[in-house]
Amino acid sequence: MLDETISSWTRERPDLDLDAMATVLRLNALVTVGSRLVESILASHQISLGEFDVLAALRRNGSGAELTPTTLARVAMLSPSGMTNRLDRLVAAGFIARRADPADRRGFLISLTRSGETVTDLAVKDVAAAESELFGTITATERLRFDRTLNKLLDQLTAAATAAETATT
Amino acid sequence: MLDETISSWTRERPDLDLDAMATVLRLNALVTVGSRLVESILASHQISLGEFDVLAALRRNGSGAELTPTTLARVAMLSPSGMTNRLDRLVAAGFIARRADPADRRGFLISLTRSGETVTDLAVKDVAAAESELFGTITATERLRFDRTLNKLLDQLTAAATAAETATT
DNA sequence: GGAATTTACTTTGAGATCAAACTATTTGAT
DNA sequence: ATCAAATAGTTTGATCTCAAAGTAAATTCC
Repeated sequence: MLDETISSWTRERPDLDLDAMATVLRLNALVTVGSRLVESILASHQISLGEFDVLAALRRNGSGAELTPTTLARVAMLSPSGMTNRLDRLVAAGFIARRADPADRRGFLISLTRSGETVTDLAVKDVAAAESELFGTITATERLRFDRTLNKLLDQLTAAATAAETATT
Repeated sequence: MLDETISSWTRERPDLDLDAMATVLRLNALVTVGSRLVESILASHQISLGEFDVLAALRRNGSGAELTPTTLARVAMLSPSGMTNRLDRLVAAGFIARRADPADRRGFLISLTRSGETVTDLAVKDVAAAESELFGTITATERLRFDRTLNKLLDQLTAAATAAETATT
């Protein structure tokens, strides 16, 4: 279906350079389908992808780590208000605890509860296994090259995004 | 920030194979940031990314092409109800026309209006240019290799998704 | 040390999406 | 021919998200 999309564009707009667009279409499709797979894995642990993002950010900072909502929002690339909602849900589910920051009365500190840590550990194991399997067919060298290109594109894009940001401000 | 995420996971869960997860994190970040850039380009034409998906699907099928809402939903990877909404918005904006299918009284046929075609042509030109620039720093060979890996992963993932689908059904 | 600014987070209001239920029509089976 | 099943699209209700406004506390600047 992707190939058909690309050949249609080439037919209709032969004046444009569409090679990059073809790659971007593939990237988008891969991430969309991949996210659905991860979501289905997480659903078996009764959590959503967004909730997992938060739990994972807490978990990988070490057992007992405490992070502020602001930090979590930045890491999850989510708006502050969106984070408030996610945290509310995770508190209701019993996976995280919110306590007042003793050093700053405006702020809060978020940490995993025991059951939050358990569910995160189980979920991350399943997700990592599924992703490893996905990459099982390509060689280590190929994956390394792929990563390197990915990094270049990310750098380039971050520079472009920063420039756009500055122009607006 | 990505590197920090990956090294944290490696520290916390040395028992897991996390190479694939690192690559997936990069993929997600790239697509998220890239989508934002494309959205900002489309915003200058007063359309959203989702709306552009629909306009583009119509445009690349040739001037005057007519597609059904069901086909468009499949191409845009959107639910039928979501497509109903998008089409409503695009009709209101004057970019598409909805007419009864003469051959099937349940259905409709969607086509671009003159102004819809114009805005699509302008937008796709800008988007393609921005994407070409993004890939400007990598060589043709590198892009080709990147595409090939992307295709492998897509095939693998489609197979996995189909398997999961079948298991549920 | 007091006003202005910034920072932290939440609340509110609006937009987009999905799953499920619903209406209308077509297709298929007997 | 008729009835059952499948298909096309919409409506409804719930969820998630964001931007903007709001509240409260900390910081900066004179």
